[in-house]
Amino acid sequence: MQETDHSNLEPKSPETHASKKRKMSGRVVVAVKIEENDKRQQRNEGPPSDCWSWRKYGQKPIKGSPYPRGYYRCSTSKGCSAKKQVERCKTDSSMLIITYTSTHNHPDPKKNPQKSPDPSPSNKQEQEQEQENEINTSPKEEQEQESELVIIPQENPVANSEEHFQYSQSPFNSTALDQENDNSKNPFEESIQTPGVLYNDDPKTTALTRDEAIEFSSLLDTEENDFFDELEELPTSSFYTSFMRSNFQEERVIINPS
DNA sequence: CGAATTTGACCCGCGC
DNA sequence: GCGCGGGTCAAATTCG
Repeated sequence: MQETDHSNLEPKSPETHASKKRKMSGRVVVAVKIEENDKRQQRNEGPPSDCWSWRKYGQKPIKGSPYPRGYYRCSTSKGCSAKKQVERCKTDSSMLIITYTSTHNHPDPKKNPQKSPDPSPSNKQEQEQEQENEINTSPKEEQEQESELVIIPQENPVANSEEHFQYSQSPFNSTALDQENDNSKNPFEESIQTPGVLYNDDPKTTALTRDEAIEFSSLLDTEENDFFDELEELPTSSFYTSFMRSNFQEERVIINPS
C-alpha cells in the first residue's frame, strides 16, 4: 500500500520518477573487465570501488541478459543524487558494464574523506583495495579537458589514439594485455581490473565516433563488439569526462560517438 | 542496535 | 489501449 498511490504521494523530489524516467540526461557507460578469479566481483558483481560509497537500492533481471542489473546510489553524501547501474555483459561475464547517472554534489571523498572512501562493506563485498590509486585525481586534468578524450586501450596503446590516454599509472602490463587479447583463455590469479570502455556522448568532446569506437572495440575483442552494440546512447557532458577520470583514474576507455 | 542488502511490488515510458 | 521492460521505493532480513 505504500506505492499504491504513488501518484498521490510522489513526495521526495520533483524528479522522483517521471522526471528521470527514461530521460536521464547525463549517462556514462563504462565497461570494466574483471577477473573471473575475482570472486567478489563475480558473485556480487561488486562494482569497482570508486572513491565513493554506493548503497544498493535495487536489482532487476534484464531482458536478454542472464545477469541481473544492480542499482546503486551514492551513500557518501546524504544529498548526493549520483547513481550507477552495474550489470554484466551478457556475452562476456567477465566484463562489467557500469552506467553512471546523475552527478555527485559533493567533493571527491578521496580528497575530502567525509565518511570513508573504502568502508569495507559487508563480507560480501569485501573489496579490498583494488584500485587505490588515489593519486591521479589531479585537479589540473579535471579542468583542462573539455574537448579531450581519454582512451585507455585495453590491449595496448593502439594507435591512433595517441597519447592522450591517461595512463596515469594504470597497471598496464602484458598480463592485462594478454587477457584482453585472449580473454577467452583467461587469466590466473591476478585481480587486475582491466580497462573498459567508456562512452561519452559529448558533442563537444571530439575524438572517436561511435563507429570508430566500435571498430576500436573489435580490435580488442569480438565479443566486446557485441556488447558494444548494446551501448549506444551515452548522452554525457564534459563534466562526466572529468568525473570519470576522477573516479576511474585507472583504466578505461572513453569514446565518444559523433 | 544500526546500517546495508535483499526482494517484491508498483509506476512510468515506450512499442505494438 | 494493452503489454513489456526498466527503474525506484519500501519493508524485511542479514551482517557487523
